[in-house]
This record gives sequence, structure tokens and C-alpha cells, in this order.
Amino acid sequence: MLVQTNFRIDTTTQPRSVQPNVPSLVAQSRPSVVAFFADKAPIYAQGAPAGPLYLVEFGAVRIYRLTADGRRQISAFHFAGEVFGFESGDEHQFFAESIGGAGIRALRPTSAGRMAESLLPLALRSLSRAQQHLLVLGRQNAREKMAAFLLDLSERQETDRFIDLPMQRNDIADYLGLTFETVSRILRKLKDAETIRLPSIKQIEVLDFAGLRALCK
Amino acid sequence: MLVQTNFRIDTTTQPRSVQPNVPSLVAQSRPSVVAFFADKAPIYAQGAPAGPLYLVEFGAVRIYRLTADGRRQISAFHFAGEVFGFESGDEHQFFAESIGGAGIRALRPTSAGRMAESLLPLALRSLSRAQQHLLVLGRQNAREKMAAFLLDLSERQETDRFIDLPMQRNDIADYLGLTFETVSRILRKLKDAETIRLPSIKQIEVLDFAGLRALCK
DNA sequence: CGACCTGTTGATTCTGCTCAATCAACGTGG
DNA sequence: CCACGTTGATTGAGCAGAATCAACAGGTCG
Repeated sequence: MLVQTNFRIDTTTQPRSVQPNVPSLVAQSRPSVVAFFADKAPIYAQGAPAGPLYLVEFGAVRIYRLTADGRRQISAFHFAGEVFGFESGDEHQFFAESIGGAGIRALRPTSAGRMAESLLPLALRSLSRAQQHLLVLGRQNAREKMAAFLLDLSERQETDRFIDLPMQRNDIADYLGLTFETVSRILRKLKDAETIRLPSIKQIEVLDFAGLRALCK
Repeated sequence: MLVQTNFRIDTTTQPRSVQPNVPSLVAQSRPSVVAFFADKAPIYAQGAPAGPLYLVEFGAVRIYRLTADGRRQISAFHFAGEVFGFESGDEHQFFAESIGGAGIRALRPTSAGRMAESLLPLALRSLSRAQQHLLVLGRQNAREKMAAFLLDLSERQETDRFIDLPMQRNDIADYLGLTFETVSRILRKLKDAETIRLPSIKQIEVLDFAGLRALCK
């Protein structure tokens, strides 16, 4: 469900932390409009030919893979200001879907250009994030995984103690290699320990950052 | 324990599958000798300033991280013909160590050059491998993890049914997010099921590739 | 209002971890 | 050459953490 819009994002409402090199990358790309993807709308699918990169203008995106028997691993979430869609071959290895509605700008290189120089730092950042995630998935227990996840979100959203959770429990579970029941239970325990509060279902208030950090690092 | 040698690798004994772009990357680098790193010798450490990339000429290398309490996650093994050492910042985020002795060539760019164009495909390959590994760590059980690991090794070493295991059980465990006891037990079960044979402690013969593939994909 | 979806909570099961003993391979020194 | 220590691998017993199965609550949207 792809809806083309001519809606241009006001640059003064840009996300808090634009990734480095993103501006120069946009400058080197052909002009493009922001496409709006409704909740759960696919941006690309595994097996589809890979082409442009994508810049999240607003909203959130999940990148995932499925096993043959339907288990899902979300490899990354992307928020406003972040670029995704890197592929090593000419086919997408992943699915990308909007979470709760997202504005996406496709970035297609103007010419051969010096695009690689802008791309490399972004690709390396993605690599670094994936590698950090490996440590979490391979060597942390459920509580530590959740703490790492919350701290990561908190750093990317610079909204102090309050963390937005645009994704649902199931998504968090598939990102952390848990079940949604376990996610729910761990949040409950963190709440009981007064490490966090749960003002609403999609928002978390961190009461004890030190406690969270002690859990995961 | 770094031993500089003037030993030059005969290119006719190059590894079976040289990664694409590696030759052009070497051509763009300053000439360098192959350094030999004895078993367990560090090639670089977490926190050390990041500089050159490294090409494995022979032997194997493990890349890993430690948690505060000493748990280890190996994010990758690298074999002859592969390049490692990508970093997104100016400090290494990982440790790199030789496994059972390895010859390593440092690759330092000659000038600014068009290095990024050669690097990007390699970085993307690393990213793709890390993402595949995320699926294994997050959503596969012990038997499936081992099957995925064996198939991966088998594809990288094109030695038909026989797989070399230069690393020890502990390394495999820390790569797959298991304990070494579990690694040992799973290998035993695969042997009992006549999916593999264990001719020696560092070699595996695959008897049933289809069976392995059915386990992990 | 009712159907559906998402989230929470409880009971039970089971996979893989922990702790522990044993064994094989290897190197060293008497 | 053999006794001894060390390191890595295997195997067993018991346990714990997270998964599974199940019931139910709250919200949303037609």
C-alpha cells in the first residue's frame, strides 16, 4: 500500500539526530518526493531487486527475515533521519515494513559520482550496530536484552527520560530473540523494581538509568 | 607476540575463493609484508586506534567482544582470502586474535584514492554476514545453530564433504551463543544420527547435507 | 455493540546451562 | 622412559530461565 505524496518535510522539524553524511547523500541523489507507507505496509520484500537506499523522514521501519517455518528475526528498527536498504547483492535479503505509518524518501544516485564515499560510513555504522546486536542476542539474558534495547532507544531519541515505543511487544520480542510474553513479563519486573514506569502502552519512563546500564554493559 | 617475516605468499597457493574486490584493494594499498601471528596472538584490541584493514593470507582469525563480566561473543571467523578490521569510529570495538597461527597482511591506503569504492562491497558483505548471524542467534535452537555453522564453513572451504575446524569447541560455542558442553553434545547427536562423522577432533565429514540444510533454513 | 487485536498473567514444560567427574592428548622435567 | 600437570573434549545429573499453552482483560474499529 504505497501512497505517493507531494508533502515536503519542513527541514526545521528534522529529527533530533540526523546521521552524519546523510545530507551529502541526499545532495548526491536525484530529487524525490516523500512516499507515505501506512502501518505494516511493505517498503520492499525479500527477493525483490535491490535499488535505491531509503531515508526515513518520519515514523519508524522494521527490517526482518523469516525462517522457512515462519519464525521472524527483526535485525533493525529505523527511525527519522536514518538510512536503510543496504544490500550486498542485487536482491533484497530482507523485508522492510512501515511501523504505524512512515514517510520514506528514496535515494537514487545521480550518476556514478563519489557516492561510495558517503555510503561507506553509513554502511559501517549499520555493521557496527549489527555487531553490537550480536553480543546482545548471543550472550545476554532476557532482562539484559531488554535493558540494552531501552538504552539504545533512549540514546537515539533524545527525549530524556521518556522513550517512545512505536513498535508492539511482538516486534520487540522478534528483535531481541524472545517471545512477546517474556517481553511483557520483563517490563513488569522492571516496573516492580521501579527501574521504569509505564505511563502508557507505547511509552516508557526511565526512572533509574544507572540501574539499566548496570544490567546490560 | 608479533613476528614480522619477509615470507611472501606464492599467489598460486591462494585460497580457493578470494573475495571479490580484494585484488583491487591490495593494488591500492601500500606494499606490505605478511606478519605471522602465533596461536592466540592479538592482532588488535578493543579500544586500540583503528587504522589499516587486514587480509588473511593463511590460517584463521576470530573477532570478538567481551561483556563486563567476561562473557565473550565471537562475531566472526575469518579465513584465508578474507578481509577484516572495518570500524565505524577511530577506535577498534573488537578484539582480533589469531587461531592456531595466521599470516596477516596489513592494507594501508596509498592516498585518499578511490579506496571507498573497493571497500564498500566488502563492508556490505560483512554486514550481510552479520545480519545472517543475527537470525541464527536470535531464532534458532542449538541443533539448528550448529547445522548453520557447519554449512557456512562448508561453503567457505570448498573441500567437499570434509570440514576443517581450526577453532576449538569453546570458540564455536561463543560464536553460536552456546556453551562448549552443548556444542559437544550436539555434535554427538549429529554423529549418532549419522548426519556427520568425526574423523578427528578438528575435522568433520558431512554425510547428509540435505539433513543439515533441513535443520537450519 | 461485538469482533478482533494486543497485551498481561498464570501454569506447566523443556531446552540448554551449571556444576562436576572423567578422559585423552600433549609437553615437561626428573 | 615414565610421572605429573595442563588443556581441551566428552559425558552425566540436576536446575533455571524462557518457551509454550491457556485464560482473560483492555482498546479499537467496523
